[in-house]
Amino acid sequence: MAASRTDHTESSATLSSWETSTIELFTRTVNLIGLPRSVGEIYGLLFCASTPQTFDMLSERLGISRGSVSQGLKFLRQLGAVKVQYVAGSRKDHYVPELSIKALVQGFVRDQFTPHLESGTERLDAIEGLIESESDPALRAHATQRINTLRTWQGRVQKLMPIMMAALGGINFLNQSSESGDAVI
Amino acid sequence: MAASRTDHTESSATLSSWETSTIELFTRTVNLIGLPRSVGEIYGLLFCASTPQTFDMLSERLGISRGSVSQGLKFLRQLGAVKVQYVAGSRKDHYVPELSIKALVQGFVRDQFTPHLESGTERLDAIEGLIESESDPALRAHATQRINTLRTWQGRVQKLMPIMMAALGGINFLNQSSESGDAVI
DNA sequence: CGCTTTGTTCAAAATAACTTGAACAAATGC
DNA sequence: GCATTTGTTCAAGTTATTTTGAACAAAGCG
Repeated sequence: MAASRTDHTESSATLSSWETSTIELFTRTVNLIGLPRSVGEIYGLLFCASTPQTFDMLSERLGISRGSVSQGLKFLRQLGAVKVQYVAGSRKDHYVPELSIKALVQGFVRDQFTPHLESGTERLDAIEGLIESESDPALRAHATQRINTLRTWQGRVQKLMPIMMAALGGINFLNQSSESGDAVI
Repeated sequence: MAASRTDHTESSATLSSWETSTIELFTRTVNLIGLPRSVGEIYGLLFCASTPQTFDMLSERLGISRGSVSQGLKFLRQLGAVKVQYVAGSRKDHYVPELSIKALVQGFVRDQFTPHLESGTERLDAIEGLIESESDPALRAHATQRINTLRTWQGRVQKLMPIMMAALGGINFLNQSSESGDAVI
């Protein structure tokens, strides 16, 4: 059970100091965008790890419950932020991080923003209907004006998304990489 | 006290149906980006109103405490999302909404994101220092690689900001407007 | 099959965030 | 100056979110 192989550190129960600090950087960042701490911890640990990590490793090394790991991984998989890597000779799932920031942002936007943007269209139509029942013509005109402003905003934001993606990924036909780091876009 | 002037609706104590729905749209949106409901309500009401609103009107019409209004307005002013409009013959401050989405996003990014991006640089330097104490050369190389990835990400996001602003505002020299709605960029 | 390993679900507990309201400060008018 | 109006602050209460852990499924192995 304990002390498998040569026990060459990492993937054992402890976190090195740079891992701890990096994980904290991730928890801060995900908190900034409204995600729970545990999601940042899980992604952060996978990001630091040099080998795929199992469910148990995540729970033990981070010191968080199996429930949190399950929910966090579910969310991250859904986003496309972690992938399952099947490892020979092991029944357990092994997880690796997605390292392309473009993919990460894209997944986040797709899951967390786009649905709201789309439902917004219907909501604006509904509001426009409500404006009819305003009796004062001047106020009705004002209200219509405001709803048009909202439509303009919505259009702007929608046009923004592809531009953001393009800027994040470089031109990125066929995923040829460039730049430093792990050479991942 | 009650029934001043002709009481021509609006700015009295009640909210019309389109205002209620629009305010709800704002509360959902601000919640999405991690801001408290009350901030959405306040901005939403100002957005709907056809005249500048006072502190008291906000508290009364929205049915929220004076404390919330004070804190919410403080936040929105800081962001540049609301402006104080001095009204002749009144000691009270009157508030009007900023209608330029570019200004709104810019304020939000400036206050909520840029500080974190900047502190990130220092944090990455600190982590790079911690990596030195890793004894295994292979793991040290891996860690360095990962921090480089983070630096790349940070650079990408920083380059993104001006692009976003340009896309939101059109080219926008001298603030000439175009498009529909209240013709505000 | 029955047993073990692996992972999920969900209600309750713990934590974090927001709102309230009363006490406080600042500014105006008399 | 003093009373009134206007707005802020902050500790305590409320609400919302996150985490936990035990009960539950699912799948592989013998």
